Amino acid sequence: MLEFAILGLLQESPMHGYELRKELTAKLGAIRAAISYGSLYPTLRRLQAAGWITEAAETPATAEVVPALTSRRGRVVYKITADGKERFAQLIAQAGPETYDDTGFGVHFAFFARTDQATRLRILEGRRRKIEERREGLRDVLGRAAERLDAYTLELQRHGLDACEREVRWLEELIANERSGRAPTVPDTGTAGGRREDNSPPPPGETRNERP
Amino acid sequence: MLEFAILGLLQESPMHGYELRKELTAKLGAIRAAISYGSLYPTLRRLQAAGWITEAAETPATAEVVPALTSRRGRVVYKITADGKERFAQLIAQAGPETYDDTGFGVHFAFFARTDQATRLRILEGRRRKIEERREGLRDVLGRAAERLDAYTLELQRHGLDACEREVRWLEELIANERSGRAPTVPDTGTAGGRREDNSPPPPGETRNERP
DNA sequence: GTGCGATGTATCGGTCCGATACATCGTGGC
DNA sequence: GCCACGATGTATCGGACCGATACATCGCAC
Repeated sequence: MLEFAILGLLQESPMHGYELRKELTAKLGAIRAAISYGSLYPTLRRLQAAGWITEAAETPATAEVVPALTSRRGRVVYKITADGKERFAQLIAQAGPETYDDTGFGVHFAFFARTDQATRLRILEGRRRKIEERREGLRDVLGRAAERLDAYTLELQRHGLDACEREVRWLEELIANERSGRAPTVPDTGTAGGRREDNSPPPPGETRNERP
Repeated sequence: MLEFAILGLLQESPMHGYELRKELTAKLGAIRAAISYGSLYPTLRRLQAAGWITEAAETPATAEVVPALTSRRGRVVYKITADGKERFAQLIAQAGPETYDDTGFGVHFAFFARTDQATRLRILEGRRRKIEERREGLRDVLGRAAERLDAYTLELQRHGLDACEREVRWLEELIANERSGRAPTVPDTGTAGGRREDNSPPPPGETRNERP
């Protein structure tokens, strides 16, 4: 999961660890608190060993021209490689059952802008299926096994059931919208240079305040 | 977390691993899919090493009287010890910040029937605090950083924000109810024997269909 | 001038998951 | 009669991720 998220983020722009964590937290804030350095750094090393990312010199030209002024030391900037992009595409294409659990789905959804419509649809439907199953499980417990459980446990199940029903409706909406044709796939920034000084208006359509 | 859940469940009745997993899944179905044997068995061994649970012979008397009839073999039944109960009480009393994340809160909430009112209140308020913080974070992103993110990521944040607001309201209700005095604490079954043939009506008040 | 919060990199122990292996029991179809 | 299959049941292994911790620098406020 982390691997996927890192490759996805680095496709937008090269970053160092700290920055990566902040962006990750912003992008995934809805689904997980904040990823730990205890996972981040080892994963970065793993990705580097696999050749999917490389250490990029910290803007070496400018660093020599203006050495003292922005003399940040010790920062290690990572950028994605061609193999890394391939790997990312492959991870999207695979998108199996593990993609339907809470975290897996959230992370994949966060990168839907880089995912083709067919895969988006597949993931959304897989997720819906999974949530429907969870919903049925909760209904069963609330129906058949209710008298075996205490009031608090039941209340927890009710709240969970409510969340399931809500998410299914949300997914239905997204699926319907997806089928009706809207498809704001991002072309591709970064890798070649850029370094996020550019704030090119984040791609095309966007449709703010109109649920995608 | 697993440690806590196991000690809590074994307080209701002795169980073997498989049963434990099923009960755990039923009780925690709203918050986590199903716990893995890869965590369950090692944890059981850890708890046993610490002296908080013991292997109980599979109803040894009955097994010798009616040997062939219910000749289940290889089943290892665990029961909680006095130290284990103490440990459980201690884990409830500690109930620190780690109790306020999604899983931690869910598990503790599932055992609220065995938790004193003061601690229940403390946990509910801690959880509310945490969710409020997450909510503010999401509002910030949706407000200030919105134009940096694509439509899908924004939709994810909106959905997350909605879930936060909903949970805060839910917690408010629970807190108000808690303060107003309802307190269905479970007295204590199991440990002494019983083996779940008894279906003593699950404690007192219950108040079904009336949110606790 | 100095202390403190943000920035920044990194490791270690521990919890938990997913895949896998393997054995038994009861039941329904052939 | 038998046998396949799904439920019951115990168990391990590698890997992902977290939380605590350590340590160093930067910029600003007091």
